[in-house]
Amino acid sequence: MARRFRGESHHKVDNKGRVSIPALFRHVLEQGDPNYTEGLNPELVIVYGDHRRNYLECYTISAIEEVDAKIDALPRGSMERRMLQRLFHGQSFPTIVDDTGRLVLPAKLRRKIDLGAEAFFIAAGDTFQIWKPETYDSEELAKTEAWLDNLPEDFDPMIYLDQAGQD
Amino acid sequence: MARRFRGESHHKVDNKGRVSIPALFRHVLEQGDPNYTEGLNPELVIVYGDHRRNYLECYTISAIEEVDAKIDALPRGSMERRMLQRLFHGQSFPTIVDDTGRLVLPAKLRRKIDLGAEAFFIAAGDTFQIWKPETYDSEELAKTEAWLDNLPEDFDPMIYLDQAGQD
DNA sequence: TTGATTACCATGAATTCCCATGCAAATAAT
DNA sequence: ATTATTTGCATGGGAATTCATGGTAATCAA
Repeated sequence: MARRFRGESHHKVDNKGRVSIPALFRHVLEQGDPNYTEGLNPELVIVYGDHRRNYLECYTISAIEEVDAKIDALPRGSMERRMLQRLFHGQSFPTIVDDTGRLVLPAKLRRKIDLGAEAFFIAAGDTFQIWKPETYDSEELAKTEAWLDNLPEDFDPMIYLDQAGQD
Repeated sequence: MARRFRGESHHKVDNKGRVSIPALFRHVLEQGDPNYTEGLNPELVIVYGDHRRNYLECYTISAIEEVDAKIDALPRGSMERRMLQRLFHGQSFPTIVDDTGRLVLPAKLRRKIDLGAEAFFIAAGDTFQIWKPETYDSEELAKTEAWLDNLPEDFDPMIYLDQAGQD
């Protein structure tokens, strides 16, 4: 596994759709682009998916190549393969970081997640996500709060760590 | 199991957020970083978590990699995985010890635990924690003392040692 | 040519780098 | 033992760099 994204932050989106990528993420993008060399700008792939997805998911080049390889391994003509191809090949947008460390999100992508003047970036393993802050708060945070409310008062989610991998 | 952190101490925090790491902890950080070699500075990951957590938890690289591996083992899309990803990938900050053995805590992290000019470091197994001294005294100490007060006068906590692992 | 996209330049604030100092513990020398 | 010498540690200051953000000019597409 290549180096992981870590961290979260808010950034301004100007009316051209430009938005700074968190500096820490940029270094991971550089390392994850086999074609990257000092002085160049790293490429990446933004997967936006179908109407059910309300955030953008950003892949390094090597992460997306891993996905592509897995898709290639599926039987030609299978439904699974077709679905994944639509998602990762169709509903995605390859782009490049600009000289000042920004990403340009085309109007279409911004409209899709209803992005306004501010974007919320959050790491998720070997990808990172871009959310409209309000959506993130209401969907993601509210969802976990509700979930936690159904658990005992003194419950510590960390116990899942130790359960993992032993089932 | 890698070497463990041990001990507790207080250190000054200057207005750039710089704070010395207890020297004993530094050696553990070095040993816990697979990329560390003589002359380099060890990396680490600070997990700050959500609003419910009022201290910073510091992981060596190998400790955090263990966590990452466990998260990877959880089913994609599960609530458990999402929560742990948010905590360990999102609400965390990767950093590196500087040449003089200090850590730089960004304003955001200091604000989160309301850290002023002094920080309290305490070992906790394969991680160590950074607290605002006042918070630690009022929350943690009070908590364990209250707990101990409910036990018989001559109670010896060591008894728990032998219970461990037999449930 | 008109709106949109891309390249280039600008700036203030935050962060990192580099150097310096004062102690205290540890070691060596008389 | 007492004093000198070294080494590691905690802390501080200023210069240099990076980062986030904004603006304008050049290029492109219809």
